[in-house]
Amino acid sequence: MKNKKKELSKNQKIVLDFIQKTNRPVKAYSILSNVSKKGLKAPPQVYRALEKLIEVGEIHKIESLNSFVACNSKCVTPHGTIFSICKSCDQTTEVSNTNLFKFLSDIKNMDGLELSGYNLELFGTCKSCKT
Amino acid sequence: MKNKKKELSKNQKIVLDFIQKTNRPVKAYSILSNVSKKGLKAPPQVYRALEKLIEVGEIHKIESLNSFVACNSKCVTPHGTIFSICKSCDQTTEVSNTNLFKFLSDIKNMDGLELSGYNLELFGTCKSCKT
DNA sequence: GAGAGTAGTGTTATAATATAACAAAAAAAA
DNA sequence: TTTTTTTTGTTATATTATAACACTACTCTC
Repeated sequence: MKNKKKELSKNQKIVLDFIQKTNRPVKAYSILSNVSKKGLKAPPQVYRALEKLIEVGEIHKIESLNSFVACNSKCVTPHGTIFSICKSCDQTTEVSNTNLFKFLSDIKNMDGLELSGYNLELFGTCKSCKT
Repeated sequence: MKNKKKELSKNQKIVLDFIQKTNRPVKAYSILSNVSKKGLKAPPQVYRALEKLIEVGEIHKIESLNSFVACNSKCVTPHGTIFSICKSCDQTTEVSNTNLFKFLSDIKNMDGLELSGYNLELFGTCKSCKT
């Protein structure tokens, strides 16, 4: 019974809960203002929770949007993420592309770099925004 | 004679010149302080130059580092970039992997997204930092 | 070459994103 | 229980980026 899954702390749960409910990339200060009624009053409280949640793989950061999304659990490893991002509405989907994952994982020592993780952000226009 | 290549402006040249000489990811405010002797005194001057340089494909932004690097010209298209980034020293290399490029380009309408660009950032440890 | 349009500049102020540092409380481990 | 680690609360500040406005310089067309 190797139950490695540690309980999240109060603040971590509050932040994760909000991110999961939102189901979109959310910014740190947006999280802050939305959970302020739950007692989180200052940026460090949010950023610390975010840091932990990323560490345990519950959320990912979308670098190009300075935003955070819940992991959709199709995520093979927290160290390799693929997102498709609509440039028009910012709707973001975590992509699970096994071929792509394998492809990237097979690239060992790319240019002398010992690969330990990657982040791929795909930009385009989503279905809703095309019509 | 369709010489589409527009001349860069004074500030754009100054900023590009510095980025090219540096040969590493550089941050906007680092650029600012380094080119202040050339007359650029305020952030908007740098950010405007950066924006233009990205637009014409002379530089790229490394999102995970909030930094900018010169395009190494192996870059197939400014809308698809691949970087390998050393987590230890931030040394960054623009990767030209034709297979990978083809692989990604072949992904059409991924999850209903009409793909128009992508950015892949590979993290790891570089040769120098491993030893 | 005058006038209109576009792109670039300089400047001040401020918005948005993120972290440092410190003291105290709570939880886990010894 | 004592110790250690993690989490919390808090204030202040660092870092990254843009808004807004007035002015200049360069194209393009007539």
